[in-house]
Amino acid sequence: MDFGSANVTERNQLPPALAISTVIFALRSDGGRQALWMPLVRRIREPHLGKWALPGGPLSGRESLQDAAARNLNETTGLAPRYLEQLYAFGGLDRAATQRLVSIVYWALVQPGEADLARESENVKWFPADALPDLAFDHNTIVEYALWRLRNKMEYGPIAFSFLGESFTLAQVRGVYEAVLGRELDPANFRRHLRATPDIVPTDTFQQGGRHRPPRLYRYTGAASPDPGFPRRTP
Amino acid sequence: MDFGSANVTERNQLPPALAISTVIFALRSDGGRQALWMPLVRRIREPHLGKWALPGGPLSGRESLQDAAARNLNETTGLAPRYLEQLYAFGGLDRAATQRLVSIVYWALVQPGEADLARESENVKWFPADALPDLAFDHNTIVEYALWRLRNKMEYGPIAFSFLGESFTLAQVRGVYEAVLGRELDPANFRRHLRATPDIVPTDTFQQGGRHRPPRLYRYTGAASPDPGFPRRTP
DNA sequence: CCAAAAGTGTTAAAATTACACCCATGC
DNA sequence: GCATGGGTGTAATTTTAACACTTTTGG
Repeated sequence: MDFGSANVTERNQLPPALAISTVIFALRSDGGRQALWMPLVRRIREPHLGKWALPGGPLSGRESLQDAAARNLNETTGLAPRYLEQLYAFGGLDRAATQRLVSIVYWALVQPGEADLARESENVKWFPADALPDLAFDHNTIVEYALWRLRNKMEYGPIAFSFLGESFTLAQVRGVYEAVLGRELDPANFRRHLRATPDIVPTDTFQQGGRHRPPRLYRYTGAASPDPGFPRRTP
Repeated sequence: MDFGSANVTERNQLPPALAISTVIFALRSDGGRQALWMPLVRRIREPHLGKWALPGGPLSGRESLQDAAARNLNETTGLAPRYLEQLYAFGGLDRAATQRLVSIVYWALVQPGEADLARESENVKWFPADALPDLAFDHNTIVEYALWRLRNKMEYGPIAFSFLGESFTLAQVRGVYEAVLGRELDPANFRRHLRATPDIVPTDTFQQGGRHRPPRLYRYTGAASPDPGFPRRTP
């Protein structure tokens, strides 16, 4: 179907189109300091042809919302998300010029593994989250909101571990917080905080190869639960 | 259109239907103690004919999501919501037997004014939130989630005032907290907490007619903002 | 030895909690 | 007066924050 030529009257009578998009965050060490990066895809059709946009697509009839988001994310980054949660349903009347469009947006945290950042192409590219270009549709607004949620949730939820691998040093965790929140944290107090969390358990191994005293490695044993895992059954 | 006879194959090829529903909360003094109540509507067609359900309906092409929720709420309770925020988009595959259904659910707080609770009918009835009947679809799960969000947000957001009128006593605010959180709070400490909030300003008037010392009335001057009002532009 | 991060100790300030007590009103 | 909720005072406890200091490694 091509709605491109629908006039306003016709458009108002069409049922709203339903799409799933995902805001994907990863941490990348940007020469010493860590920073948030996200992959975007280039639009290959009108509207907004050529602009960068959030990965997404129409909702197929055979997938749950979350499954659709996860598949989309995998197709874009080649990664399985460590964390995936619904962000918001955007449904303003003027989001797309040609058709009434409702987008259910998810946000995801992935760990920067080996092949991931390499999987760039003409139409998939990673950008620093604080210096995005002018995106298609209302995607700049959506990313802002996702950033707000990420920072917010970082302050109380066990989210930082989703950026990291199986084992990690406490300083790495602190690095995640500092990168996301954009401010420095006292190493001593931060350490005590983490040590008081039952879900963070010390291992017997230490990270070797650093140029200073080898830090102990830890593991996170809790669930990477979105919310208190709440919308349990149906969504 | 009637999808009632669609078989599974046909169903999977239909585009998902999109509906808006709203979880509406009000506080009702239940003989001394206050308690949460919510209005439900009786289903007048299959599926789930006769069961109670959240008020809602299909998304028309000419309304924003929030407008649709507000209209729906008004049609049900006759009230304008003091607080209205998106709750979640539910899109599990098996939510409705006949058709793939995606519901964008809002939650609302209304103040129990004059005509509201009177507006009951054969098909609209108020229930105590902690003793709901078996609802249609997955609506029991949705209400549970809404209750969780309400209690959660009550602990940090300025939400309680949306249950109350223009001016109120500090004890009334405490009553809201106690009813929603389900536990008693120290009057002295609670009072100090509120007094330290700049948005709560004392008035010159006192509530008369009580059988004890007349308490001072206060006013809330802040915005009843969902989140930090964030999804600003588009949704 | 020196630099630098890992890790421990200590103390002041601030927020939370518990509870004793006085005040003002209707009956 | 007296019962009752409005309103104030205060001290113990816990949490947060700031920063000095010791330990262990690589060079």
